[in-house]
Amino acid sequence: MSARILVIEDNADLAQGIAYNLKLEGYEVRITPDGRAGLDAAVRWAPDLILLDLMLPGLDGFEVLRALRTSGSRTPVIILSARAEEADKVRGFKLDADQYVTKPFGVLELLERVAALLRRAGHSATPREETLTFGDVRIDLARRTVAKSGQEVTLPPKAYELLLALVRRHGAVISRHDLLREVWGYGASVVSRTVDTHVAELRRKLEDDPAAPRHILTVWKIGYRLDS
Amino acid sequence: MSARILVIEDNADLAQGIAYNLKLEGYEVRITPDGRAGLDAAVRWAPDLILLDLMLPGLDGFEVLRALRTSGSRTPVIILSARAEEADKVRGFKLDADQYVTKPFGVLELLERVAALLRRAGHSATPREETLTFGDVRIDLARRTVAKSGQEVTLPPKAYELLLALVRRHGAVISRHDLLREVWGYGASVVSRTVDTHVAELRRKLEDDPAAPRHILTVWKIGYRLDS
DNA sequence: GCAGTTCCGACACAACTCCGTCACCGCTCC
DNA sequence: GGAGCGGTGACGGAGTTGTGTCGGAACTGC
Repeated sequence: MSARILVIEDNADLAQGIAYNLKLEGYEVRITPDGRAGLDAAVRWAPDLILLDLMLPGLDGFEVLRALRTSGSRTPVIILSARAEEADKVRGFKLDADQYVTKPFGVLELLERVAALLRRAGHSATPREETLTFGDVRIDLARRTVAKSGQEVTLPPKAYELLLALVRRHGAVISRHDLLREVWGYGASVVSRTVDTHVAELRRKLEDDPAAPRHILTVWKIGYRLDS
Repeated sequence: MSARILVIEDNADLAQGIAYNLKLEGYEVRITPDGRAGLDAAVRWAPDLILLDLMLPGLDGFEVLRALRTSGSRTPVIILSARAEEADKVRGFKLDADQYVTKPFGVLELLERVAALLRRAGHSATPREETLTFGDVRIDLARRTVAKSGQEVTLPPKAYELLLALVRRHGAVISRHDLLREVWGYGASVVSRTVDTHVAELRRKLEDDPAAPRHILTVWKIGYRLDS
């Protein structure tokens, strides 16, 4: 049984993007463009988790969350906010949001948090596995560690997420642009060449011979591809 | 056989949360939303332990407790009080209650007290183990003490609970936010950096070389992880 | 009051991110 | 098959961000 996720977000573009990725992960997704409809869906549809934008037309995110909580709902909520200001964060926490993600955020980061929350809420039957492997590399999602032939390798956050993005679609070619969107997030102001830097780091730490990679491959003019 | 716990609490939100965590620990849980139903269940269902809110509609917590005791019941009771003043009242009551916990409380604290009371009442068949260990550190849950290579170490309450939170999910990465919710409780207005302070204390007292921790590890940008 | 504890702000430091530069590689076109 | 050109790899360092540490203020229990 797949978990149901409600996305309350007025930016249709963004909402669609998120929904697309969630569906890829096997979740059931519904989108509402404003607070009132969202609150309604939260009650009627009884989702297992809610992604909530703060900046909404009409009823804003704070009000939605408060209404939800005072009505006794314990549904886990992840707040998506454009404003990174501390005041907002505090308000969000005091309202018992379970997570707080500021835009721009990477899809992967969001997916990870969703999985984590659902796992804790008892929906351990999420489609995601606990460990991933390719070649002699093993990724432990819970521990957030990577090991090459048993030897633990420390990867900084960005490199780790990039690796996950590659592994998630291993075998397929992924463009720098896609990687940027998945890891750095929609609207991140980063040059696409930056991806190369982090790929280089991955190769340095995970390939036997970084100069002649056997797993993290370059696809000329297109992007990268991860081979087992 | 698992112990039976009765939760008398009118805030459905809170009651569900408590019940969820108790069930996770393997207890059998029943909830009643008011004093009269609670008293009724206390007699008929014969729980091994009662969690009792003071602010109840109709028959309040004091009256429930008094009725219970005058009827000769010796069932252990933990009082959940909203304010510190109420805690004082309970004290003045000269302890017909076995414990009192003031809101907001951490889940861990509550679980600890529940386990302790049941243990004392002879229900040692709680699902939880009596001691936990990692590295050369041993935690004695019953005595609430911690020893490093046989040498007893004194940890203040918050540090102790933080340690438990880490040990309970040892191996996995836990975010500061999660730690806050588990140890400090819902709606606690504490900055997440405070976690760092207490982690530092744990390292100082439990690591051979606090500057190069081998068990209580930092996961950059995410949180902490306890390794054996 | 006193000792112990909790919490936060300030600062220094460490880790990480990202881009510029340059060299080199592979494709394309003649 | 060689020249030209755009794409990629390698490297270093400036800037940013997150964490460790410390001291002290506020609070609590005794």
